[in-house]
Amino acid sequence: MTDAPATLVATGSDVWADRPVRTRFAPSPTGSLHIGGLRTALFNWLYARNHGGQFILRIEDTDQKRFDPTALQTLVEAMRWAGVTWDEGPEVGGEYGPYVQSERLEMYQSWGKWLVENDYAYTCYCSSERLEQVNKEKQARKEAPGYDRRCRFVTEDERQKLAAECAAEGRKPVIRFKFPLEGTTVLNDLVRGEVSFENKIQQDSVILKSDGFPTYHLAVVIDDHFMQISHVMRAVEWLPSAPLHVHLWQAFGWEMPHYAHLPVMLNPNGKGKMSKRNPPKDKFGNVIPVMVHDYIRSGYLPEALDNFLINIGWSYGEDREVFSLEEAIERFTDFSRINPANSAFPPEKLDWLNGVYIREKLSVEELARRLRPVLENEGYEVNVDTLLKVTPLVQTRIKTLNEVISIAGFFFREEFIPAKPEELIQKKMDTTTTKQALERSRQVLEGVADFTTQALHDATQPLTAELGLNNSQLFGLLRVAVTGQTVSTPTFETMEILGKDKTLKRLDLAASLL
RNA sequence: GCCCCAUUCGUCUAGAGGCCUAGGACGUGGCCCUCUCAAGGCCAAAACACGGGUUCGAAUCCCGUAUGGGGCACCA
Repeated sequence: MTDAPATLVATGSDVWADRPVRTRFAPSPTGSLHIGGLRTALFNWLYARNHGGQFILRIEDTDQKRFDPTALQTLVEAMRWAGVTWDEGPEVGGEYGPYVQSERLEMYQSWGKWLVENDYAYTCYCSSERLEQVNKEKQARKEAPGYDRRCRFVTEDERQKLAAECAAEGRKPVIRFKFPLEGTTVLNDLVRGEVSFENKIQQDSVILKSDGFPTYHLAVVIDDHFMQISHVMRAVEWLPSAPLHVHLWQAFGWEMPHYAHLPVMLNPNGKGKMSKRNPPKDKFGNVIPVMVHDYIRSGYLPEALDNFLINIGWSYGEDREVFSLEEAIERFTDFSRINPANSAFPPEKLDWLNGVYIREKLSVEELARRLRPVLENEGYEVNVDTLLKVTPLVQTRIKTLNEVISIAGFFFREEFIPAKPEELIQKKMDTTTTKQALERSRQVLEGVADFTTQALHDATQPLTAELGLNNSQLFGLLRVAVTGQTVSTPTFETMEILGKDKTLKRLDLAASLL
């Protein structure tokens, strides 16, 4: 350790070339899954699947202060919804478990102890008050903040004295890593190439907390080692702490995996990363959701969200934006198509893509199957026959499943909510002409024997000439009368599905309201 | 403040020294279609951050500057 080379160039070990690809996604369970997390998971998953390797889900729950007992279930649900299947992890097991860090505490503690015994780490007895004090003083001297390494250079006698003080105050010490004081650490990143760091400005980070839990740094290296992870793909926010991880690998003498630091997703305006606490807004001021569950609730399709996310920071090539997960797997052979630059989250592109999937990738039956729970959640009684007839009508008109409510919800409502009288009156018309058109149309429609779109259209068309109206006026009027809304499914198709009885009643009602 | 990373149309991106008069997509605008709204078709505007090198030749390589982002916790 003391005679570490001045420059340590760390590249993932060659042994991985002969071993199966094993990637992992290691979120901390603090609620639903962050949309950026899903993308990271997707990239790892794609790479493992491309190479016929394994994808592992590991839960990093070492922060007791943020413990949320329901979070794991929510997280698992989001992953499953997105179709990101794991070969090892919670609920599926695996031979390298447990896959929840809080169940691996003994391991971290014994390796932490090993590091201390082998002089790679030391016990630090400093109180948080002292740490604060040190930082304050450093700040006053305009020095970089950070721990002053007092406990690292203390003599054995002093150490024992500090230990006693610490115990007397009822505090528990922490373990800090002895970061090399000089030299350079170079990480060979798979998407960025060589990234180098000056050792002297690094910190002696805490690796084992006073509550006996490890910090991310210790846990991640131990787990990645024992879970035989070959490639670590994680967000760039981890790059600055990568040198610590490099030295941890080095200290343990383990084969380091390959690292690929992924770009982060920024707010749509490019300012700051997407966060739950400061939710981004679109140009109209609407909040753009950050958690996967928000997208589930808003009526996005998993295949569309996946496709969308994969397109940010990675490209399929061949000028293609729409592709299946299978096609993405086939193309995700290496890291060369990953763009190192951060990117702004493009919400309108997601809406477009979701629309593409709804109208081009889903059969009517499949779309109807997905629309049903949306309608039912809204309290509607869904008649399957009606739904199957309505679905093709909404298919080209909705971008999210939820939009079916506003455009075609009236099909599934028992009571009819008529439009306001002024909405019935079309351009260049008035109450009298509108009422007249309504009554005349009713007369004609009553005589239509088979109530089909074509027959209805044919029967109504001559009325435009008779009443001196254009298509837009007459048909628009009928739409509002029959659906109660100005934007809806096409008029004659709607009448056909509603049937003669309801259609005529609604025309009567409309006329009576004028 | 210090460290690290990045920089192609408004946005997501293609681009690995000549294929670039810089391609695709979203969005935007226009036209067509049209019973509303969509969908669809056609067209248009729109970018290599800046300055120096290297080279016969640079969006592509190097160096600075600027800008943006990330990180500097007993959070991950």
